[in-house]
Amino acid sequence: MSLRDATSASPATLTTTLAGRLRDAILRGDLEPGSKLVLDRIRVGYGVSLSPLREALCRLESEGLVEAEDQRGYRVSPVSADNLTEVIRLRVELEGMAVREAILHGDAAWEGRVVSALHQLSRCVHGARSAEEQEVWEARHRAFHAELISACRMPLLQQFCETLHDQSDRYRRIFLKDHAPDRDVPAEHAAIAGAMIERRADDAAKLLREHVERTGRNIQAALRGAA
Amino acid sequence: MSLRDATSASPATLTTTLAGRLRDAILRGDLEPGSKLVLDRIRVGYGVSLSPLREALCRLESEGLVEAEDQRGYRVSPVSADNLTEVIRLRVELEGMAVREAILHGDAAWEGRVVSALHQLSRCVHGARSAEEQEVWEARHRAFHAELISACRMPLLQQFCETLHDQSDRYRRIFLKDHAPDRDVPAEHAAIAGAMIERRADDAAKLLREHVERTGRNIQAALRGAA
DNA sequence: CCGGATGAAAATATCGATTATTTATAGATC
DNA sequence: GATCTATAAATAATCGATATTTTCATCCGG
Repeated sequence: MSLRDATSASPATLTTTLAGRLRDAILRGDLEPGSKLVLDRIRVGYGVSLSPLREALCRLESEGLVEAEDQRGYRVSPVSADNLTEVIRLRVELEGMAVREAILHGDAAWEGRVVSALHQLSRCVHGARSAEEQEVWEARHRAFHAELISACRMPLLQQFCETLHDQSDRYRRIFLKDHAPDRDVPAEHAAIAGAMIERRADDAAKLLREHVERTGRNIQAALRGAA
Repeated sequence: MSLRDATSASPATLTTTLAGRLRDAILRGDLEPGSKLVLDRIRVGYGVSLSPLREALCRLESEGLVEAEDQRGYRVSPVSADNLTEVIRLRVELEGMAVREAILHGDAAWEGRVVSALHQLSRCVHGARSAEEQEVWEARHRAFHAELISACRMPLLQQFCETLHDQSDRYRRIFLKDHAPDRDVPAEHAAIAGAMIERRADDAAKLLREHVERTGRNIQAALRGAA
């Protein structure tokens, strides 16, 4: 059971809705890494009470997007080159494993979902003009990567991958905010999807690894530039 | 930053204390897997209010020990053969990676901590007579395994490993409750520690893998017997 | 002029009560 | 006799207020 899925599956309790809004704000970079989250300010800002706010932050903490310290409140998780390196490293390793399992267990229905997700992703532009278009691309991009490993039959692994993917998305959106993509990302996605559907496990893992690591290197470069 | 460490590091907020007590109860098997956690009953049982209780459960949720569903409350995470298989599989993979990194980065101080943890573990008996002795062994056993990978310089990986280790401990304590250990576990621990300190990465990974998988198979057998 | 103690202000942690939702039960209808 | 519906009890979610802790500026002493 994914934490994010709960947003749509259940009747949406206030806590769940709020967690989603805050997560988006952090992933989008609206809330600066390392900045203190003053509960009372957020409370009035979002028009809720403290209880659901605390619970929402607690969920975000388990996703590694905020950090809490007893008696000292919450802050947005800081960013660092070391942390990014670890995130990329773990993504490569874990998504690699998940991809191989998905290839092993995926059926025709799964293939269809992958093709569909790829198609929907290809229908929106990456370097989008409006912020809204960007959000659509982000959502479909995330959905595509999730679909690739959806057949792996390892729910825990899927959750780890989702968490790591969110982390790396945050870095990309903060540090590659106005960089034009330097490579043919849609082609990379198509190549990965193709390899998976054709059951070429080694190729798929290799392509995904390169895809993730290339993005990682670009972010590292921008991060060094910012510091 | 580990979730468990916060227990000792900070002035111990009510939430943190409560989370620890509940975690122990679940790991110990006192709270049956799949059973519903009626908030109001726990509230009076532990003599706290709802807010800290909710927050404590939220932390346990991120460790995979309890599950929450909107508007339907919390329940202790159920157990299943499939879930155990995944936990063991991921432990082997992730702890294997962590062990190799620790061997790469560990210094003399780390070696000392490993030796010390092994020694302390060896000073208590596994098939302990009293429940209290058993708790001591559990704590030192967990500390030993944590120390092995403490030098890996990958905090996220460490946290994943800790979570998985807790999960697998729960299975072991529930299903191997009164099984006498069928093998020389202390010798296995000593062998792993030795290989790590002598920087034999492949040996260490292999020994740890066999250690984890053996336990896994024993639990699987007991689990099948219970069903 | 600097360092540590002190007190006021801000922020967090906790509580008790209220509101909304779900689940179980009993009754009515087909 | 089975299924659907309405009601009531149980339970979770939310709120507003209070108690506790931390932080920061200030003052005093060295």
